[in-house]
Formats: sequence, structure tokens, C-alpha cells
Amino acid sequence: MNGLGRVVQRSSAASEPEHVDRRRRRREAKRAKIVAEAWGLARRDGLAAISLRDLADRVDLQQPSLYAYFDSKLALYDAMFVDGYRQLLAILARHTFSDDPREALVEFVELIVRFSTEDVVRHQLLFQRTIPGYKPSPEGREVTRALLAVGTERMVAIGVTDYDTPVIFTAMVAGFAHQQVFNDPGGDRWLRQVRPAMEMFLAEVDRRTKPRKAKR
Amino acid sequence: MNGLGRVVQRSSAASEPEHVDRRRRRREAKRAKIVAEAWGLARRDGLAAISLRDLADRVDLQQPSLYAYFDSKLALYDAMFVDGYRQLLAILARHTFSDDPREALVEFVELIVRFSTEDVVRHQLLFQRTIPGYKPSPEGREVTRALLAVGTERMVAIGVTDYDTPVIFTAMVAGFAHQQVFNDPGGDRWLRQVRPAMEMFLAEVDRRTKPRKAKR
DNA sequence: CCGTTCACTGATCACTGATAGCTAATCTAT
DNA sequence: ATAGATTAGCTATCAGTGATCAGTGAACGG
Repeated sequence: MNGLGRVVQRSSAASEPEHVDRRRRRREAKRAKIVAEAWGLARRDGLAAISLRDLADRVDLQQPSLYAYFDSKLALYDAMFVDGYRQLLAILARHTFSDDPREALVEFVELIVRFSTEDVVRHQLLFQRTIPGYKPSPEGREVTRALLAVGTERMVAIGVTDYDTPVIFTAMVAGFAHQQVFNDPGGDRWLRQVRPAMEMFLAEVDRRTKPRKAKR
Repeated sequence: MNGLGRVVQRSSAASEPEHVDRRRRRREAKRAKIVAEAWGLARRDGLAAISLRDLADRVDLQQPSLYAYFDSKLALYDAMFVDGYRQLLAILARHTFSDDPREALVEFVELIVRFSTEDVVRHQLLFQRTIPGYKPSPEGREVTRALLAVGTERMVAIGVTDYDTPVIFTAMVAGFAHQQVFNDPGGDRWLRQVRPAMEMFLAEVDRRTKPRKAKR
């Protein structure tokens, strides 16, 4: 090691001295803390009722300091949006799906419905366009695309290759999640019907994929 | 007619002189005007972004005067809620459904999906819990109950009598409306799949209502 | 040790929904 | 016709909101 160890470090990753990295890490951690507290506030007061002053209090800052972490309130919502989708994607990635693709499909839908009921405001932000000026950022669009990919994977697994069938499928998933969240918050009235509904859907898929007599 | 015509009128409807009625009518008309302008503002700026000052300008009032017509902003949202459901109920009442109850079911769902896409913010207010403190008033709950009654009627018409099948049905209606509104605002990607989806649903209903061999 | 960047603050702005107190105009009853 | 009451609207003001700006002190770099 020569006289200035960190100079060597820096040369390895062009203009990235270690303490700068540490600072960035601290900053990222605080950003995450803010987002986490924002979820808490949203659950308490409603998604659209988050107050930046309340939020600042919770993370030991003054209100204007939040603007060092987020360009605007909408940017905060966007961070929450991305965070929420990452939570769902993590759950899906963690889950070990059944080998039977039909069973796996049921599990997939049930996971999404359960995820939605776990946190109403999260469901609102992720699946409904409720905040007036908000449009997902490129990063936001990427996580939604990632979820779509997981869904497409499940469609392919049951042999769906056409364009129309997934349209019906997504409507059903959205509908069950929505109804469970808003019409039976604490219960499982719609969740319990996911399986029979998916069996109905799979019967339809069978009818479509093999038009006439074929055993499988 | 005697000397004081309106005195006679008054006696006819116990403590309701005609000019009082006229005042009430004027007041009711202004209330309706306010609600109508509020819809316009909501469509322009977003449902949660309605400003009472903007709204007051549109109906030639000062902002505090709105409180003579609505106790609070939430009360305004409630009036819009009731108004929106009445619009939908009117459409359903006006429509002459097919004699074939299965065809009528398709029409029913398509009407609702079309209604939703006609006005995104109306769909938001009616079918999603998006305004933080808002809970429908008794009047609001009544119009939702009225819509439920129409749906139940359609279920009965196709021979559904159990408890679970309508749960699936409502999820599908909600899902198609939601997806059409938010994932294909101008188009008809989900609307076009309502019919095949309903045929799938009706096949399932057949399976459930006549378990084994029966022709019909 | 000097200069720069970072993290944060206090003051302030325009705007929001809501309330209080007032003023005409309109209607009621004598 | 006129005193009293009700209605419909106003101005002024409140606390709270998101956003902006100039400034401060500490940490870091050469």
C-alpha cells in the first residue's frame, strides 16, 4: 500500500472515495427512513393527507429539509410507489410456487389479494391513480413492468399464448383485490372465492387452448 | 279564486307556503349547479384537488358562501357521490334490457364499464375510497344499495341463488371497470372482453345450478 | 489552514378549508 | 304599512399546507 491508500481505492472506481460512499449510504438510509415513516403517516391519516411537517417531525427534521431528499411531495409518493412494488415483488420472489402451474396460478392471485388487504393505502397508491398530479417515474414504471413480467410468466406456464386471455385474467386479479380491500376489509369473503374463480378461468383456458377433443 | 290565492294554497299543505317552496327550489337548483361545476373542476384538476375558491368563482359566490350549501368539503363530495350514483342508476333504468337474461347480463356489465370510462374522476369517487376522511352519508349508502339491488336482480334472472357466485360476479365487474379505466383510458381493450368473460361466467353458473346432466 | 461541499435551518410565500360577525334583501304577521 | 325574523350573501381572519430562498455550521479536501 502506498502513502495514500484511498487514492488507490478511488482509482479503482473513478471518483468514488470511500467516505463519499459512506455519506451516500447514510443519505440512502435516511431516505428509506423517511419513506417508512411516510407509510405510517399515510396509514394513520390517509394517503393524500400526509403532512410534510408531521413527516419531518418523525424523522427529526424541519419541513424544508425534506426537500434535500425529495424534489417535491409527488417525488415522495413516487418513492413510496417504488417501495410498495418492491415489497410485492419481494414477496413473489420469496414464495416457492407449486410445481403444478395451475396451483401456482391460484397461489399467485391469492398472494396479490392478501398483499392488497394487508395495507389499504399501499393498495391505493400502487393500484389506483388517486394522487392528483402523480405519474410514476421511469423507476416507477420499471417496477410495474417487473410485476407484469411475473404475471406473464404465470400465464405462459398454463399455456396461454394469445392476447385476449391475459386481459380477462388481469381484470379478475384487479377485481378480487379491489373488492376484498374495499368491501370486506378485515375478512376473506373474496379471497375465499379466488380458487373457484381461478378454476373457472382455467376451464376457459382449456377450452381455448385445445379447441376440440384432446386429452392431456 | 278569492282575494288571497296563495293563502288558500298554503292551507293545502300545512305550513308550506308556495314562495317558501319556490325558495327551496331555487336553493336546490343552486346546489345542483355547484355540484355540476364541482364535477368540471374535478375533471380538470383531479378529484382531491378541487379548490373551494375556484368552485365559488364558477357559481358567482365567495368561498365562505359555499358553506351555506354544504357543511364541509366532505359534504360536497358526498353530494357528488350521490349525484354520480343517480346518474348510473338513471342509465340502468333507461336501458331496455334484452329478454334473454344472459344477454341482459352482458349488457349490464358493459353499461357499467362504459359508464366508468366516461368519467375517470367519477369512477374514482364512486368506486374507490380515495378521499381521506370521506364516508358516504345515509343518502349515499342508499344509492349504493339501490345499485346492488339492480345487480342482484340480474343475478336472480340467470338463476343464481347462492351466496358465493355473486361474490365472483362483483369482482369481475369491478375488475373490468377498473382495468379499462386505468390501463386503457381511451380504448376498449377490456370492454371487448366483457362478453367472452361473461360467457365463461355463465358456463360456470350452469355447472353450479344444475350439477349433473340436464339439458336446457 | 483555506476553500468547498454537505446537511440542515428560519423566515416567508401563496394558497387551502373553515369560522365569526356583519349587512342587505326578502318574507311574515300584526 | 311596518316591526320582526329569516335568508343569502359578504369581508376579514384563522391555522395549516407545500414550496422557495438565503444563510449557517460542520465535515472534508488539498
